[in-house]
Amino acid sequence: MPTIGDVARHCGVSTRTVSRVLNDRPNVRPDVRQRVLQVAEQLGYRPDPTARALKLGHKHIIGIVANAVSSDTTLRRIEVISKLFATSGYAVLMQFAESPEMEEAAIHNIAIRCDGLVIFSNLHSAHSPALHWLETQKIPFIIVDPPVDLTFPAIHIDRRSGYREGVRYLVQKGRRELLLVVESFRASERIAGFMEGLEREGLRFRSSRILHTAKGFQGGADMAPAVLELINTEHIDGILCHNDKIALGLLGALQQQGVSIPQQVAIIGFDDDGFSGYSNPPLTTIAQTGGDVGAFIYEQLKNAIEYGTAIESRKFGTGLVLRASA
Amino acid sequence: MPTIGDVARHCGVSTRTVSRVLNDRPNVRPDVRQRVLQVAEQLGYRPDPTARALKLGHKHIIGIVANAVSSDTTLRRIEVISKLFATSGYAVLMQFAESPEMEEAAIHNIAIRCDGLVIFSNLHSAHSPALHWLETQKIPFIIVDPPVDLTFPAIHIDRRSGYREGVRYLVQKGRRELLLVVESFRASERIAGFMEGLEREGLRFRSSRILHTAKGFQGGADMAPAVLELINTEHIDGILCHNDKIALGLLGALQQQGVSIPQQVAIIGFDDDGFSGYSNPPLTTIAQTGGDVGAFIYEQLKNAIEYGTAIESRKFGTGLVLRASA
DNA sequence: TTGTATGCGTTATCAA
DNA sequence: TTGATAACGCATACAA
Repeated sequence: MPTIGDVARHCGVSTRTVSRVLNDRPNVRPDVRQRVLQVAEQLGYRPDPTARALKLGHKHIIGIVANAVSSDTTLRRIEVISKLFATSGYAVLMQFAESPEMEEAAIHNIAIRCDGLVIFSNLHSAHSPALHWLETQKIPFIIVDPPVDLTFPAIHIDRRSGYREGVRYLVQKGRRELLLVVESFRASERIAGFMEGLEREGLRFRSSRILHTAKGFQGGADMAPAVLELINTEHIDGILCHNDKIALGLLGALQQQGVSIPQQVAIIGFDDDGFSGYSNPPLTTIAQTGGDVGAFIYEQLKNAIEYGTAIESRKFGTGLVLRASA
Repeated sequence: MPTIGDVARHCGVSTRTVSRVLNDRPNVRPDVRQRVLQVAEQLGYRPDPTARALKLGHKHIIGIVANAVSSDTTLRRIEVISKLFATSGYAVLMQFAESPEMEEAAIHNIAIRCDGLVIFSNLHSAHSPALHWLETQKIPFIIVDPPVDLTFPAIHIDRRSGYREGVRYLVQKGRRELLLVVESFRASERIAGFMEGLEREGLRFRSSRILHTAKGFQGGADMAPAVLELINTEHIDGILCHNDKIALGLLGALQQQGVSIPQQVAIIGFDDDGFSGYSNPPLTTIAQTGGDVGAFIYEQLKNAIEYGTAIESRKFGTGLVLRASA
């Protein structure tokens, strides 16, 4: 790898002059500028970003810390953020963390190598040492969809209103015996929305109407026997699921048991996964609304880094995507 | 951010001594070591990776360049690779490229900031300037699933044998009128496998038996009318699809037209997406076999970086995952 | 056992 | 218009 010194030597000028040319500074004779450019090109010279970063203090790198098994949504958001920042010359430095401890470590590890970070946090109590440290270091950061409410700059997804609306829609459709099927993690907002919805519709809540399931398609499928039991005993006619994977797993398993969807039981998912519009029947689902999360992050973080503006939190809404399953 | 000099000053020792302590070097009095450690801790000192990299010449960063709209598979592989490298203290620097030109630029941009590269390339003619440059710079790199055969170190997925086997399976099941539905990009291997399969089974190939479709679920769904036409005129009874998304889209649309799957027509996808086991009917599909691609990349690249070993290419196989759709 | 001084590849101050 | 030189934060050859 040739250095700026090599270019200078080949040109018979000083490194200072080469630096001026390469950074488009004035006060260089046109012919010299020309020659430097040509030699640099011919030598295949590329300024060393490491040395630049050391000198300049900024690295043109965005850090991303993401949690254990990332959802498709998270992965997609990372892709979007990465592409957006690429348009401004930033690369993205990424680390996945399998546990809260690793997440704290990853934040430190990534933070010192970048100008600002995006944190897809899974488990954080309201007070996190690493996050606090970031703040004292004045390193701009934003947290995406944290499971708990934080005072740090964050993006929140208002699941509660989505589930509330889901209940309302089902009731509107004449369903009265509603069931909520949730995973253990990130269930509280869903439950709150479910209960709020019930209350607003004047329906009584019973604890038997919340079922806890394992993750993913199989988690949903495994729930079928218990759900079937409730269909028979309590005449369940509407189900809200933790997400579309749970919903699809449950949907298929229920159908195999002879339950007709949506005639006998209506099913609603969450996330609007790619497959959801193409299942049989297509899945009615609750989806994030209010614009692109990635674009918001890009704007906020970029401005914070380049102009020192404060990062503002934002709550994104959710709403029903109507299809055939409910 | 405190520097090594700050720590030294606070301890009343030289930076050299601090450096020795921090890098676990011998020849430091235990009490001094103790004190340095304590002061460093208390000051919240963290060695600057940028300065370290500049001095040491290696950055402990793996670069990843990925193509335009990345598939779920690609995103997952990135996640796996990232986690694996994290266990060895490497972070991952990522850039997505929307076009071949951007890909070439991204390779340069990322390469100078990392110790080794993983390239999820979409479009590369057998000769790429950027790849060639990497080789002359002796920067270790590996290409994942390139659309064309390359002489560079690469991971290949043997789709051809998968589609060949798919044909064989369908014929075994008594199907004789086979159809291949492919996207325009990355179709050639699939077509080759399809034709090889036909030939081996002694079936005649007709060009009308290859349909070109748009991407994704909707691309598959949009194909239904054309497929239906062929079912009526040529009595198609088995379909191989470009991937599971195409398959699911087509499956649903066909069912809506009254076609029964698999009784009337068998359908096979590719990729074994998460949803494939839970569609109605569950999708028979062709999946990558032969171990984890991410783990292989990790081993090869890590050894290349740390021990200078040569990266070897590898071809991963594909095989049928039998479910109900065929 | 400890410290001084140098250099990694840049950028930028100051003097010429 | 140009160039010698310092500095960014760290690791290390060499000296003490």
